[in-house]
Amino acid sequence: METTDPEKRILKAARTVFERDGFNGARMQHIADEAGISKASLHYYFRSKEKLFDRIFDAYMDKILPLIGTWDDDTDEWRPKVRKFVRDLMGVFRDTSLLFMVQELHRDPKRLQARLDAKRRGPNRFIKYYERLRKDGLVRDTDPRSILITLQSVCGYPTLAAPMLCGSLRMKPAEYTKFLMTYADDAADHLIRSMEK
Amino acid sequence: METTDPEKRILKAARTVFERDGFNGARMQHIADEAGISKASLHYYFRSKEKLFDRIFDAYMDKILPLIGTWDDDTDEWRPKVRKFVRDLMGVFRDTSLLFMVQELHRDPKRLQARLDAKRRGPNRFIKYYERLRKDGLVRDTDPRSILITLQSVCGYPTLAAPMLCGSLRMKPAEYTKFLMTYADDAADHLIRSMEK
DNA sequence: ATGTGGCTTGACCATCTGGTCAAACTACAA
DNA sequence: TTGTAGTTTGACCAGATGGTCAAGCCACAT
Repeated sequence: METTDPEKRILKAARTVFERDGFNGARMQHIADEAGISKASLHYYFRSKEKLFDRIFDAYMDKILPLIGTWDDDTDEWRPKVRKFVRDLMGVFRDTSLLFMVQELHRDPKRLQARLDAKRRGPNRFIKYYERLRKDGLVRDTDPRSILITLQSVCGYPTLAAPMLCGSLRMKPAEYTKFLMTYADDAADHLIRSMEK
Repeated sequence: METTDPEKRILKAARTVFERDGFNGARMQHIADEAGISKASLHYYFRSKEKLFDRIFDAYMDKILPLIGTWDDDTDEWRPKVRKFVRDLMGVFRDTSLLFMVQELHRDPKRLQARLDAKRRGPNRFIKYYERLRKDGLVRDTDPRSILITLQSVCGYPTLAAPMLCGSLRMKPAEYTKFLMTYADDAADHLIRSMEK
């Protein structure tokens, strides 16, 4: 089922290696091996490790950014929206390692700012959405910033700190991954409880 | 105010550099510079980068492990216990970067298992505690494993993903760090809400 | 057959990095 | 003063790593 297009094969291989080893731990030779080509060919397609990394990073952002649109879509009540957001966000984190993103943002926070400054202006969309709900008396009168942090925390941390949580719960990784399905529903309930009056 | 004891100076320098750059990104030369000694001297005290890292790792675990004792101490009602746990855990994460721990556990999950197998047997203490509360009819009848994950998530993620959350909240890092005080109280409230009947 | 342009690669390079070592320095005992 | 044990370091090494390049390969047009 492998693509013959070398560029796509390289990008897939790079994602695998970068997510597993992080930018500093990743080796161009390993990416080349994974893609089944020579290191020289790899440099023929992507001039440097940095450029290749940028491509992976950007693809990741393109997966996440559409999710913030959830809060602009007015066709649903807020509870299903929360459930959908949690499900979608955890889905992205299941497919793509959040760790390498957090690592890289720690290494160079400017990388994120460059993208945010271009795309997002004004207050965060969830904050705006929550304040609208609050004005309408639909949710509890509390600081939406704390809700936002909690929202991202309960979705992101479980995959980020999987090895630690496997330890705490005495689960094998496969068992843990399966349990996260159940957890996602519980987490959404938890958030809804935090927001309800 | 610097210690003259070289070993302590080295450990402090190593913590600074490892937390900032991660194991793969950290350079022995940088640690030596930070400690104000030569690289050769650094190797005189700690034979290898691995050994030095192990010392930092172990010191970190020694800070965290005592916290699980919270759930064995029966002098309080459960609500204050939760508040105390959140405050203490976030305090540790404020002083010591959680990121390098998560990174390293991802690189080599066996490192954690070695410590857990020795120290912890049987079910997690929080799980046991929650089940006792549930039997006594004091808390909601829900899966304690999800509560455990949520508990650790809302404490750990805010510092782990600080750059991302600074972006979402349009805050400067200093402002964000300050806000985490307020957040800690809110997070404890949310947890209590999700445990209450 | 011959040329052409894109693709591939083994060999190579400069640099970096963890780690070693012999020589030098220091404090203190004999 | 001399010896000794612990400490410090500049110089050095071997291996790894990102990146380059000239030469070769291959499909296809002429």
